[in-house]
Parts: sequence; structure tokens; C-alpha cells
Amino acid sequence: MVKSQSELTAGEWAIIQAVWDNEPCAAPTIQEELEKKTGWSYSTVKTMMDRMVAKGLLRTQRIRNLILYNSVITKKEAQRGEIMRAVKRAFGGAMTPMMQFLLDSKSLTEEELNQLEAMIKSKKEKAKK
Amino acid sequence: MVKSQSELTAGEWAIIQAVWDNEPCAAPTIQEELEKKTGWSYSTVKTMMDRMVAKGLLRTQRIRNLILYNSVITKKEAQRGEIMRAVKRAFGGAMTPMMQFLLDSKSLTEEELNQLEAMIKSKKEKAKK
DNA sequence: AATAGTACTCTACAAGTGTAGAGAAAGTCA
DNA sequence: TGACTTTCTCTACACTTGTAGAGTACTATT
Repeated sequence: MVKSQSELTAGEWAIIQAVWDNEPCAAPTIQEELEKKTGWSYSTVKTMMDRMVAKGLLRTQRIRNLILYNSVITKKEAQRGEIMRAVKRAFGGAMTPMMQFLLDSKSLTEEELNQLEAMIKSKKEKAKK
Repeated sequence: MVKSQSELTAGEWAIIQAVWDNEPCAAPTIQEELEKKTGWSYSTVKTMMDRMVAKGLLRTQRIRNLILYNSVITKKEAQRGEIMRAVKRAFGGAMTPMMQFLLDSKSLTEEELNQLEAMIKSKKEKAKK
């Protein structure tokens, strides 16, 4: 239940997504990758990455003259953190109301509903075992 | 689909929840209400509230010497905003992967799964009509 | 009118975040 | 070896957020 809350900012999300796709990778790689999306300069990206290292979100290894970055948290952990934040802030920490809200508010297609139903079914199967 | 993104900070969430429960209400009321939870002083609360007015999250009306606050956005809108932020950041905007994640990661009880299933069923009924 | 209480205004500050320029260091090629 | 390229380091700045003190204004009461 307790989680060492990895809450990422919008900028950190952008960075870490690129890292997940490329790790181990150098800062310039990430900068190039994000160029189109964000327009960030090299300095911007590098600064953010180094701050993320300080925070324990990324880790570096130096090979001669090059610094390679790796992610410390997995995508799943980060996603979980993001969801936990939302559910904590907006739904007082209660999961099912949030699920309900999602079902109610979002116009899910028939297709998606079927998918969900299937997911639930298999989930229940598994639980039964 | 497009939404004038109401993204609230943690502090703003605390404030606006109290406002929803009391509006129209004066700043001291909110401060008293949040005292236990947050320990914030009057100045802190007032400052945040006024910033939220500047941002268009709250609205004021002055009655003689007293300033009354009202929320501009509804709880549903704010909840929606919070979820949209999560889904946008962590799931590239795709709803179903997020739902799936929720089903997978969270150990929902049999009970909760049944509830969800029922929700989906009634949702599908409604869609059919 | 002087006092006390209540609510408001103004100002401030530290930490965090987005953003980036200028310059240093090291490797590469002519 | 000098010039160029690549990557890194250092420094900085504005804006947001959390946080609050000090002082002002208005009301009610003695």
C-alpha cells in the first residue's frame, strides 16, 4: 500500500519516456529525440536529466568521456505513481469510485467495453484459482 | 474531447474540496476547516485562494466587508482533469491501457470486480438503446 | 472615543521547474 | 598542431507553489 511515491513532472515524463526507449543512452540522444516534440535545447534536456539523477529517477555511468543514463524506475512504477496521485487527490484514495467515474464519463466504445469485460472475466478466473 | 484543462496542484485540491463543501464561504471558514489536516495559517489559505481566483478556479463576491468564495469548476470537472492528466502523461492519452493497468495492478476484491462488471453491463445496455 | 476582535492586504522568501547561454574539455581530422 | 565537433559543466533567470508575518481596516463593544 505504501509506495515511495515516484511523482514525475510533465517534463520528467517526457524525458523518462525517451530514456525508456533508448537506455542506456546519452543526453544528446534524448535531446534529439525530444527536439520535435518539445523544442528543448541540449542544455535544457541535460539539466533536467541531471536533476532527475539527483532525485534518483535516473542513474548514470561514465564511459570514458561519455555519460550514459539509465532509468531507475520502470514504466509500470511510474504509471502506478501517476495513477496513485490522481486517485489520491481526486478520489480520496478510493479506487472503485475512480473506476466508476471512468466508466461513466468517458464515452467508451462497445469494443472497449467488451475488452474491459473480458479483462475482468479473466481477472476473476485467476482470482478463483 | 478538448478540455480547458483544469489541472490543480495538491494545495489547490485541498482548498477546493473545502470550498465545495461550504460554498459560498469566507476564507476563514476554509482555514478553520483545513487547520487539522494541513496546519495552514490564515495567510497561507487566503493567498492560495486569491491565486486560485486569479487562475479562474474560484470566484468571489464581496458583501460589505466580507469576501465570499465560490468554485468555478465542479468536482466532476476537476476529477476529470486529474484523470486526463494521468492518462495523458502516463498512457499517451489512451484510456483502455490505463483501465487495463488499473485492473491488473490493483488487487481488486471479488466484490469490486462484480461491481465493475455490473457497471459495464448497464453501460452497454444504455448504449444499445 | 478607546479597545478588541475579525478579516483583509501587502510583501516576502525558499524550493522546485522550465528554460537556456557561455564556455571548457576532449576527441578527430586535415 | 591547429581547427572543428561533440559533449559536458556552470551559472542564471523567471515563474509557480507552499508558506506565512506584519500591518491595516472595519465592526462591535464598553
